[in-house]
Amino acid sequence: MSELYLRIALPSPLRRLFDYRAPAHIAANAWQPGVRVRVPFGRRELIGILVETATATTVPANKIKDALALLDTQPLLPANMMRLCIWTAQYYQHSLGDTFSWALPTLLRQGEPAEARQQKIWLAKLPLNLDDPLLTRAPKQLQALKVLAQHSQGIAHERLEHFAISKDSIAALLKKDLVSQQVRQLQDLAHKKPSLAQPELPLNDEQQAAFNAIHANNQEYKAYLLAGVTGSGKTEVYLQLIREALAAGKQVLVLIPEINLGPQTLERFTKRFNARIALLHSNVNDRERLEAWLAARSGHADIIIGTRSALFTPLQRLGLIIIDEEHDTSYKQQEGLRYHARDLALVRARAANVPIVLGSATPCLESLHNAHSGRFALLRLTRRAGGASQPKFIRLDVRSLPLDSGISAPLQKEIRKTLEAGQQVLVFLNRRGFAPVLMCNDCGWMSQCAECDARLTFHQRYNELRCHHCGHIEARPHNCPECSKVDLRPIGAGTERAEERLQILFPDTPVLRIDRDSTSRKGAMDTLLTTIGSGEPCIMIGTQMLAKGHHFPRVTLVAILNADGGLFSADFRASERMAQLIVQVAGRAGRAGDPGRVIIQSQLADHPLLVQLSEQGYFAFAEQALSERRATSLPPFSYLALLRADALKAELADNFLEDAYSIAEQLVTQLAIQGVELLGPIASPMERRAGRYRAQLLIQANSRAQLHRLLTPLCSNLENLASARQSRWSMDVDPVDLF
DNA sequence: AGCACGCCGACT
DNA sequence: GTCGGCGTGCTC
Repeated sequence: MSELYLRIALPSPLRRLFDYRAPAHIAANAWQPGVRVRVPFGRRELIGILVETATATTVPANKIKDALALLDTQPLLPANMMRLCIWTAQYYQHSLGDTFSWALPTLLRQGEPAEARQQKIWLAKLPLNLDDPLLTRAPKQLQALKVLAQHSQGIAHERLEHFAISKDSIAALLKKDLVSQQVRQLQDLAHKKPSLAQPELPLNDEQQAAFNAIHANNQEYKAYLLAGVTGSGKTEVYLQLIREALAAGKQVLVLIPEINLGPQTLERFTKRFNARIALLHSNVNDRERLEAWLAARSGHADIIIGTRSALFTPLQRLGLIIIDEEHDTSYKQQEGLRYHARDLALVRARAANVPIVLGSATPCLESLHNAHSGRFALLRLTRRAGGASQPKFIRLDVRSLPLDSGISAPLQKEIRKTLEAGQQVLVFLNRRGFAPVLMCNDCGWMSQCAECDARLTFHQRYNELRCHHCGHIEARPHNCPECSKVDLRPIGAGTERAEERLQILFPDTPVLRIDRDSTSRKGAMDTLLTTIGSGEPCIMIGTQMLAKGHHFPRVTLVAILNADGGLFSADFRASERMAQLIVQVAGRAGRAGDPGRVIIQSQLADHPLLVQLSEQGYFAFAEQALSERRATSLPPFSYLALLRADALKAELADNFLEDAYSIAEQLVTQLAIQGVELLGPIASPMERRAGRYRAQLLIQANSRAQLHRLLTPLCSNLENLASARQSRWSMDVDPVDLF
């Protein structure tokens, strides 16, 4: 009888599988690919995923150990998800075991059973007696009981908070014997056929055409780029496509960007359907995540809405994938497994042979290029719902104008006019804090981070200097650390300063700041949104947080204080991102009667890209940008991989990259790889960050296949390199940031 | 990545 | 005298 070997992917950066003996007491047919196995690894124990079994191994017998335990009776990951993970690991040059770790819910990674937990459900005891004397002096409990009574199925313990019921109230009600507790499996909840909970909105002819195009081919893989201006009703098209998929008994996967667009967008989905919706975004805790994941895998959830990582949710009867705001860079993971959820969603849709819809008002250039080449079907929505027209763009040249806390005099005048007309103003400034630097007026000293090649931002509210790159915080010095004079001045303006100034300029108008600092407190964002929703004149000042997900119908003036960052950056994608940001911010405003205006303050107001964007719109801009990319052979006209390294000493990172360069050069010759260029190594744009020196080697290829012919052997070589031990390194395939 | 081993500097 | 810094090696 031959021995059975288990080839296991382990959560380790090592890009290889590890072979173990299958213990004899476990039946051979229990070892199905995709099950979790606990194994000894060096001096510790790890949980890995069985990739395949074998009857022979190349590992010397004295090194092989027995596996310790089998954790699953059926594969955790179905075959299609195993294949997707294997593909992902290969494409992104990442260890397979680590790839599984990113793809699985935390609790499963830790060995938790893959079973839905018994759920505690609270029910109001019948007959309901709201006049019970025990409740007369307990208004909170009375309210809780009322809410419970409205839910004949009861409310799950974890969901109490959602219904504003405190655990204390429940405990008190239980004591008074007015509520009862039930335990049941989530899966047991009667699963009715999904239905509409709300009437659908009528589609205009453009929406209808888009819907029809996708609907006509809802049985097989096809990618659709739904390019609709803000407010053109993309979501309604999604919703109706979802309704169709649900009616056909399919599950739908919806990916959303990683931001606090939470409530507003999610509500539209949850309110529309009587269906089981599993949520997988950042505010969902580990247990809820696991429950949602299991419900999706078993087919008990109909709609799965989540951020980036939800892409890896197994779905029994997937019928449609939707990627909302497909241009959003939060789809690209920037650490560990550097995958792009949008790109992987396309791979998944193709493998599952289902349609996929990528929606955006500002599609990324890659997607537009795919639309041009026919890989995606382009569906345009050019009109805003309710007949509102596009806002008017005005470029305001501020080269010769003094800026008052970032705000020019003509802009102040426009803000005043808008407020006097009873309307709201949105001011966009992509810079937090009071001022980006503190300077000594006497000797020229500037606040500098000790750990990074960056300035320390002055935050007036906390009287602190903060580094936005490494998180370092220090008290604001009273006098200059260099010359001891007491004349330190904040230079330039961030949102905090603009807020302060605007409040002084417009003392009778509420000025609301919306950035990471002002909304970090729980519920703070909601409070701000309520004020804005009241419709009273106000000024909102904020960072990109303002650009995402919200619509402010009473805003008729959008001011962009500093649009220049995107025009002369080292990163070739900076202008694309700037354009997307401007258009997205602009899209927050306007309504039927008054489309509103967008004033772009700039030192480079006649920069061709800015002119094109403001006069002819995003798509004209994108065409121009695409032809520039073509001329310079940049993505999507070439394929990039970025090898990054950082170390405590600059030369350690350099040595590693020099070694990497020689190995790559050698491989190119040896394997006769065509059309690949090595650029670098060079120091990263911000060389020092958090005390480490960073450098990079850019690999550019004119075909994906050739690029990967190099990357795969290159990475396995680098893993065994001596110089790799003194620096941290990572390979970023299809990088979105070049630093 | 962890984790242990091993060899040199500066502390109780 | 030891505590602890990080270079080096190894993980089936």
